[in-house]
Amino acid sequence: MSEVTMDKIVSLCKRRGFIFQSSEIYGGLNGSYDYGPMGVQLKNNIRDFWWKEMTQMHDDIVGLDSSILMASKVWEASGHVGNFSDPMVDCKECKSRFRSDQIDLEAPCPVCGNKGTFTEPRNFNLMFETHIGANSDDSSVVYLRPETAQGIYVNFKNVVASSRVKVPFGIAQIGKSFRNEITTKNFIFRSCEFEQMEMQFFCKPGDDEKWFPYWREQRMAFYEKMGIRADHLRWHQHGPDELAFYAKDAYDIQFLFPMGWQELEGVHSRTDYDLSQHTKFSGKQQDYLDPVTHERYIPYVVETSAGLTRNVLMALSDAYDEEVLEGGDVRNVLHFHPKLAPVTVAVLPLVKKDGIAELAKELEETLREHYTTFYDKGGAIGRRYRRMDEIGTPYCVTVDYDTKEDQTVTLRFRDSMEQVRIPMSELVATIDKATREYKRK
RNA sequence: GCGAAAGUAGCUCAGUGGUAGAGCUCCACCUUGCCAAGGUGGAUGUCGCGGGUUCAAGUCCCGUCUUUCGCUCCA
Repeated sequence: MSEVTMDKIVSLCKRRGFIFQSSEIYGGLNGSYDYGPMGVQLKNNIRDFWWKEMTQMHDDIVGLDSSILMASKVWEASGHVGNFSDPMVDCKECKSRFRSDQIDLEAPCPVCGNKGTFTEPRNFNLMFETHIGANSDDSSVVYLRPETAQGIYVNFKNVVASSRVKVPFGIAQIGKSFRNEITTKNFIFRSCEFEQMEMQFFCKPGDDEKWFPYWREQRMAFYEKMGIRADHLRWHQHGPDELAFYAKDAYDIQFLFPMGWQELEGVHSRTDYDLSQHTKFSGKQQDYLDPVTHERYIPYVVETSAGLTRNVLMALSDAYDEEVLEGGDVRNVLHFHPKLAPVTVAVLPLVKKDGIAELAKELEETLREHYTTFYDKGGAIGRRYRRMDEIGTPYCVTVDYDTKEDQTVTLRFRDSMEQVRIPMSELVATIDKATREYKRK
């Protein structure tokens, strides 16, 4: 396999309708991207897979969808207003920028050596700010949420009161977050607007020692179920200097992206920091009364926080392949797990004449009920297979003259390019079985 | 935010002051009985955007936006 570069992925994403630069006809907007027909389907498939794994497959996790705009006090309580608003100074001489709390303002500039060239410290808020109401006075300032987690914490009491859940339990949420990043780079890896898939697991203080490793294991298993190659995944434990102020312990799942190992998901032990902060700032006790033991405590939290948009980039990077076939042909193929592929089944008439195309179209329409399908009658059959390979379609069904006689079709597999002849009536069962047993080569 | 390079058709790129180009892709028809690039015909551009110099700008100058690489940043 040849080297997978970000350029190749960006190019394929644009060519095949996965991801476009935002506002492209106006010259683009830095750090913003649009998901095209293939991209949105891939993203939704990953999202749905995560949601099913977390909520449907865990009876101790419930869902939530909180609003993007929240009371500004939430961000004071969470520490985002303080920590995201780092005062910065610029060197007027060499234009370098520093955090004012990390530099001696009386000393010479460490970059150019000039003295007395710093500007006054200025605030750079990493949260996007907007206003509610027509007049933009200070009292109406609101922020676009920089993480989805706080929406979960502030609803902790609501969920406990309304859902008959008992600690330990988790709340899962998928949604957009916004960060006014100084630098955006590496395609969709770091963007100003991104989607998170978060689960906050509430447990009794002390029990976090048990749940923290449990969720680490669960989360890594998730990526294996997604068909991601194990040697492209690894753990990174935060050292003492890397730990956030609220964290007791933190591990990241890293993926080997084209630009190197980078964080994909964080599994963090957050203690009772967040609920305590909200107790303090709201004046309302964010505690839990155990209905059996009558103990009252503020639960500890184990958080799993994954980037959905990073998952999309991972899925593309992991799947991308340029395969050299016998004879020197190069086949571009995306080896998505079948349950993530934007198109699951393509139906192709071998030829257009003699009613073959119509028969194929009919079959495609019956398959729609089960899968996302695609019908393509244009060009040579081999070319159509290659087009499907390039968007990662795992199964192609070809209709030919024999189909008219005996109701059999050819089922072609993306990864092996092997074909089997089966009755049309067994298509769904055969495809479902292949999906269940799918293993990434 | 700093420094450097780049931006021409959907993609990859050629075009160094004088009529906007190629290959691939795409569309139609033909061919094709299972793995791309066979035939015929066709479509596609305010040369990123704005200003300037010039008789004339894709080409030179300035600004701006975007992308890439390196810094910086990354709760």
